[in-house]
Amino acid sequence: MAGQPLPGTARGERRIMTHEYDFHTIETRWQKKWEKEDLFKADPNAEKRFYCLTMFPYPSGVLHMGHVINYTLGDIISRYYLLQGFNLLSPMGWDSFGLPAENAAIRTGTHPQPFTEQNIEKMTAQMQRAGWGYDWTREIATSHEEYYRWTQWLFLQFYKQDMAVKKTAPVNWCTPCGTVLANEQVHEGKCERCGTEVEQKDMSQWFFAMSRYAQRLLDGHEKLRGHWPDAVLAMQEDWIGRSEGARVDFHVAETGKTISVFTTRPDTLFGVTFMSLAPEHPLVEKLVSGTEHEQRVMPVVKSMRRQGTSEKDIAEREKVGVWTGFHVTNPVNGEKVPLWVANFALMSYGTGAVMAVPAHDQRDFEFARKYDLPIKIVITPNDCELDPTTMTEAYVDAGTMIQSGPFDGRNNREAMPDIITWLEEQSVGKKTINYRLRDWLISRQRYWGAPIPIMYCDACGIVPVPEADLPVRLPHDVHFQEGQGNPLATSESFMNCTCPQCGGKARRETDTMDTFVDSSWYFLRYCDPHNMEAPFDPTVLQHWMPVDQYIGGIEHATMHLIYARFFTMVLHDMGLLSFEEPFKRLFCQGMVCKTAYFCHTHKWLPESDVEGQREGDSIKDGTCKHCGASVRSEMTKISKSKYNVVDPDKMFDRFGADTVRLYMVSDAPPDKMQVWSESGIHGAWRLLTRLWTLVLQQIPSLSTPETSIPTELGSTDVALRRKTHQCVVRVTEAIEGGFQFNTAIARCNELLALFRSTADQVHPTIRRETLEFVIRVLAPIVPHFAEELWMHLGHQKSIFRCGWPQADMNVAKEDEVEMPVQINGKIRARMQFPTDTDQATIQEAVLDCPDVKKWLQDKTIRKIIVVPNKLVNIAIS
RNA sequence: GCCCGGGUGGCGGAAUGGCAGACGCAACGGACUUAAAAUCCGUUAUCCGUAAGGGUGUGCGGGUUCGAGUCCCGCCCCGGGUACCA
Repeated sequence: MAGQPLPGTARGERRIMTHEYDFHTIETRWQKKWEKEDLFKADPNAEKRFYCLTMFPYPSGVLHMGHVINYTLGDIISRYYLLQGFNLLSPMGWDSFGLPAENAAIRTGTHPQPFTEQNIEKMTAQMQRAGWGYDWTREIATSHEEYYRWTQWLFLQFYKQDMAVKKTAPVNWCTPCGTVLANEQVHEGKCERCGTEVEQKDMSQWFFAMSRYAQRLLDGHEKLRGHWPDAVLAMQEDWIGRSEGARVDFHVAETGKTISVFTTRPDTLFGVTFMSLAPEHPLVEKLVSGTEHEQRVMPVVKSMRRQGTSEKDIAEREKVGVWTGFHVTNPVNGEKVPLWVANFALMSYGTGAVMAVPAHDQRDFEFARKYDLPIKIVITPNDCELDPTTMTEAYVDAGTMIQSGPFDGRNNREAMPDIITWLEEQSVGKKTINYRLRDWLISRQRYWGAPIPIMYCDACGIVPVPEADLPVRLPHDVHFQEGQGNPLATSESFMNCTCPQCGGKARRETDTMDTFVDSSWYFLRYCDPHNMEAPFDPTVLQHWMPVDQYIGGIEHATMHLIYARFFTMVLHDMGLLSFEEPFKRLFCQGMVCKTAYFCHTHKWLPESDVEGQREGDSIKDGTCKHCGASVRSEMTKISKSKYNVVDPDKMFDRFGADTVRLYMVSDAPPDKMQVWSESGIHGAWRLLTRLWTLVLQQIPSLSTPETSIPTELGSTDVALRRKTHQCVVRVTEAIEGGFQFNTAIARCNELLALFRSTADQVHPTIRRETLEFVIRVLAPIVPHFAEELWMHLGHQKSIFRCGWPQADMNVAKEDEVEMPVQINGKIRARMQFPTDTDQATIQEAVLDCPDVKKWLQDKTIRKIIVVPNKLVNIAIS
């Protein structure tokens, strides 16, 4: 059987067959045909609908392998439901605001708009050639006026509901650049662009009051459980971070000022030996300024405030503190304890103040030992005595309360509710549920985002832009230069405006919105993308929403997926939506990773700049091409910034879209992390070319289409049919269940192997059935290939209009099973039994088998375990 | 640090608590070819053994069970997220 050379190999151009697998012609032809037939055009009136959504990309200009896996999975699901007779909504669009375009603008002086449009154009072409089917009439881009006008409108609705509020929050500030830095732009406390030490600066900014929805978001998990990955729900639960405890009011001993703390351990209140405030706590400066302590305290506090704002930074840096010179009075026992400022106290969590109980909290214990602060034991274990001078770690388990006033002698866990009641009776505290989830800071001091539609009038204060005046357009008379801060502030035409309330002079808000706001409602706009009167028509949404299947990367587990859920809930509460959860089912693909290289001097390097011995898909112990220093290699998510991207275009050129699509799902389960390697693609190519050749060779000797299968069949016929129907069952399960395409394809390979070895003894109707079933189950994965062969097999209609093949479970059933016989867990024999033979019959036959008897001589049988259709285990002594 | 994943042959991986390594890649041997590529057939966890056969083996250390890659406890390593990358 003549096959085809691997494309791109030495003489790959040689033409061997008349009907060669010319993927280029085939793929172009079918893509045109699908477009002409409107295969992916969503019908808003049809009954049985399916909304398949994949996360829209940021238009970087080039698709990367993460997109390829994401959109291939989406396309497989889309086409599968199309085959199942559903009316499909499969849209695509662009998350086109964001930092990279702005950075490019600052670097090159070009405006982000044309830059973004060009990128969209390039990526659209790449998507089309991949064969992904979308309803392009619904395409949206978040940076287009027609879209961001409604993002602004939605902001105004939030504002009206008091869900958009202004608060002060610290940002990473770089003085020379005159700009706010993202956490990822800060490396080791320094600005990645100019190397200057980054400062924390307080800024007045806009927030969405998301913390009010903490409990609702948590409650929503009940609906999602079973349909979303458990890992995502677990991460969101931790992110929301509900904890039950009490608010307790302390007072500054010297001034009487109240400082409240939140604690989950009110049972340890009698053991408080000091209190800590967050460095950003407004009280710190108020207390010490003008006192003898100011000189000593403020420099330390300022240095704390200079440190990074990211949670990772805070958690990992050394815990340090300084005494303010003041004390607080413990309301439960009147004790005066010192008030400190500590860098582990977070302004954004609880009240920004924490009580410290070193005896019963590990972090407090370490801090107390470091600064020689007292340790007071108030819970004692029942089996030993604790000694504050010698103990080496905090005692955090349950025990009996001591030195705790009215609670002495009680078990601390059991006493907890009574302690809280007692605090409430004394009016010094209150039962409280605290959440880690913070309000959503949406202000960005950047140009390339949706302007926040707010004005500031000297007379009227904060004034929302009237809805009729939307959109607030991004101006073009701006300067993109380093050291300019937000380019929006350089536009005179933008900044100066008239107050709609008093007609006086006003200034515009120059902050734009976080791009997560844009992506929190895009799935709604897809349903009604051309609506000029509203962001969407609720009756149209009624038809399509919620999304039936959402597919995207696991890296969005918390942020995007929580923001989108929150947004949907708020819109629901405003009466704009009838549902609270936007995504019924979620699938998260693993990240595509590849080795990246880092040189201390030259930062991230492309592989071509690394010299050294190639080992598999990476370079071991390489050196930098520019300076010869040894480079650090890291297996990490592919990203442009780390120069470890793979360009899918080259692969489409060489192998065609179908081979690439097949390869993407044929080797590994898509929810696991994937290490990028091209070495396996040969297998996908071979499956297609071999199947191609096989089908074309078989066609002349097959029955005509629709010929019924004879009732009398030989054993080879039966065996092939059985395998064929099993294959359909497996592929169906793979798609409906866990996206396990790799095992589905393995079953196709097995089926084809059996076909090859037995075809010449098999009836022409069975051969046709097998080949047609294989092509039809592979169609969602390799659509162009399947269409072409389907046509060759004598069918006129598109394969995607012919439905999903139906497996006959009676045909698929095995009638005999081989069962291993174990003796003490080791396999000593194998026996054949008809399927579903009962235990007694199996046991009798096994004990009668000579291979088994051999091992049982002179031994006592302790137990016989018979698992029908599986195995037999005999325990002997 | 915290939360979530993962660790199985040379490689990607398969396995409702029930035969570890399906399927594929790579490698090796053979067929075809003047030759190479492609294609086809076969071998391929590892150790002992000529063989028949037997032992060991799913990151490490314990445990539960007739039976553990799978469940439980304690570690190690790798990846993701950690609120201004998207």
